[in-house]
Amino acid sequence: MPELPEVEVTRRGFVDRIAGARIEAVRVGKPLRWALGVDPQTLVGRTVRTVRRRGKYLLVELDEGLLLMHLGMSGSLRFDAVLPAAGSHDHFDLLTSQGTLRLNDPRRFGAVVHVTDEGAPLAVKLLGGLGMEPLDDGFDFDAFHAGLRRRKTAIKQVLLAGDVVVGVGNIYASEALFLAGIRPTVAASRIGRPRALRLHAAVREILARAVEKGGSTLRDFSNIDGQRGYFQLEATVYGRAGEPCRVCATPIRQMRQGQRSTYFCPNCQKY
DNA sequence: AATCTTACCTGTAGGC
DNA sequence: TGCCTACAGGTAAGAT
Repeated sequence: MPELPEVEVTRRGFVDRIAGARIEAVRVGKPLRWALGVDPQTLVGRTVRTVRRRGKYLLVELDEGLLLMHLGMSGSLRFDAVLPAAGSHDHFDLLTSQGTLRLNDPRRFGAVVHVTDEGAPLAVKLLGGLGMEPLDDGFDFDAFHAGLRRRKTAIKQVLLAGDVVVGVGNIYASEALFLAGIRPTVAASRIGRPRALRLHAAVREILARAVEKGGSTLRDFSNIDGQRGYFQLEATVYGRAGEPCRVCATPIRQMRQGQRSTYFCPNCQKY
């Protein structure tokens, strides 16, 4: 569910409030995608230094070790001085001197994993293959274009794969391709420099705009304070099958690519 | 190596 | 408090 903007907005919502906090207790609920990897008790007494983001992962840096958190398809985080009693989908609570960080995740595709450092085998397995950060200065165009060139798969699926550029999920992949005027089915390797330049800029713009707006139109996403219906950005094509294109009024088309829905305008995205 | 498919799990919407 | 199917923001693991 959460793509890069939702994860980043979540991070910004609690990083300053949790920094410096001492972990007082840990509560785990049902199993998530992976086990925590340590006895929860061993986290007690640790201090939270800061929270960083890599792709769709949040890295909660402790004075010793770090927690990798992923929200999967349906996860959301809350942070508050006091939270209500844990519900059936609350699967991880980090109780600290400054408040409780809670992961709610109905589908449990998310995860909280402890590693000693980013070089640990599990951290490398999860983070090692990730592509460039689209909102960083390091999002180099030539590296981006070179990444596309070596993939014969449809461009939509290359964006989703996350090994060239991270953070673009199913919604923003359709949105970015619309903004760049590129047909989602085009082989990535066949995208020339002019179109690659447009796509590079479109990915940045779509994600940056969503972060500014506080995320996308996710129907059941809650922000760090537990409020729903918080995200404002209107989708241009995603979820709008049959509705008129906002640019040319041609009906938006929906298709399946690798078991995922793709939306595009057949007139604005001809190639 | 690249690519495609499967699997994980729960909730919801729509058709019957 | 109906039942069945399809689909939903992600991504690792297995198969080809």
